[in-house]
Amino acid sequence: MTDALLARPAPRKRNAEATRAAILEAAKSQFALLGYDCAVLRDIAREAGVDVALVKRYFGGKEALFVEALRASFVGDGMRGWDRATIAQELATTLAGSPHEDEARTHRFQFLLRAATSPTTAPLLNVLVHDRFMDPIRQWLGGEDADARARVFAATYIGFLVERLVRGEALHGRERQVFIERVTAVFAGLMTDEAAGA
Amino acid sequence: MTDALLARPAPRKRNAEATRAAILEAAKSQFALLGYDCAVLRDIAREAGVDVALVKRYFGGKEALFVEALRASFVGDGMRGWDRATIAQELATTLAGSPHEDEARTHRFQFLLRAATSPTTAPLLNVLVHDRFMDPIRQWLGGEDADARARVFAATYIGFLVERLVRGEALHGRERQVFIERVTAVFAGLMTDEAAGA
DNA sequence: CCATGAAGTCAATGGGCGTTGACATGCGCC
DNA sequence: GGCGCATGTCAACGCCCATTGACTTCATGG
Repeated sequence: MTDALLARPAPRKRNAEATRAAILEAAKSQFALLGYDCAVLRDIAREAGVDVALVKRYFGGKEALFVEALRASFVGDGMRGWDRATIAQELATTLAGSPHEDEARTHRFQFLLRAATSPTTAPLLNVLVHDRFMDPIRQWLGGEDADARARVFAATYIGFLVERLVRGEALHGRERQVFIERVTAVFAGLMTDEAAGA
Repeated sequence: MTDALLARPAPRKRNAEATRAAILEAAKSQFALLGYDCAVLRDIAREAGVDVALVKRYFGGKEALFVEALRASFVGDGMRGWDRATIAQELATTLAGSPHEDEARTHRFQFLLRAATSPTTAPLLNVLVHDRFMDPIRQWLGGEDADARARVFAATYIGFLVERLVRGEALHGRERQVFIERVTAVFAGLMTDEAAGA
């Protein structure tokens, strides 16, 4: 028989840093996709091309890994480049699409959403939500009563994320168009600090 | 020794209907609180005062029980009595409060939310979301492009529910006031079928 | 009063998953 | 070159949970 049958599946280079990073990356992905409870260490390890035991060596356990992945998912590249003039429509267009496009930007927020709605992980979030989510939004919005407006803005955004998650696919035709118009209007309205004409 | 020690914990009356109902009630409660993945049949059974095996007898399994609990959680008492003139502010005021007030109404939505954000159960939702949630909103909204507007309305509403859930407590003072103003404005804007001035 | 079946109980099974510790192996330092 | 630590691999263990089937007990109709 050929030694192909005997060959191990690539003996993996010895590189602690790279391994650790690979695990973390896979964890971010799986946790965002499945949430804490449904994500499985074995799958995370496989996605990272690593043995499960290494998760313990490098992170200590599932929960510790989750916390680290959570923190790492909220590096503050947040809304730095958001342009006031166009962002409302950009967001609206993105939200009209399918959850499978735009993985990069959505990923972090989906992570947050999953974490927030699982009873296991929700307690871990309160601090982080403020520091990495609410606060940036608040600062970006600026103006009067930024706290309250940030709450409304964030809530609205989360709502649209959930809607898109449930919808599962992109909108089309006139429905898409109207959806985008309306969502744009909502965001735009929340960006100004003038009291809305209720 | 007294025979209190020998007494079984109330031999349970034989009543199929009542048992079934008790299980269903406990299921609704647990699933809403914990979500599908974290809820445990043993706990549901205990809360219902019933043996686990009966869950299988009456419902077939965990997933089937979940589906039934889901359907039962969406009795259509929905937005029947909503008054166009005041509902926006009513909703906003409720949403500014704590999730612990208004348990009755919140419960169903929490169930929906948990179900929507768990990858296990999300697929089961699409139909139901349309029939019991989107459709009523769509009909209630009426007017042009009701589909798209219903999506936006529903998404927004869900977003505020999540925000309130994460927040955990009522808002106070000026923040509360501004929050209510803004949310009212958002809802009011979504109720009209004139294209918003974006 | 007994046979029959429904309602309820109990113990066991099997699979999945996080965790663990023992073992192998490559890398750098003396 | 060879020792020793760091890195990686492997094979369990133990727990939790849904599911299952066999057993017990109650109620009803003949």
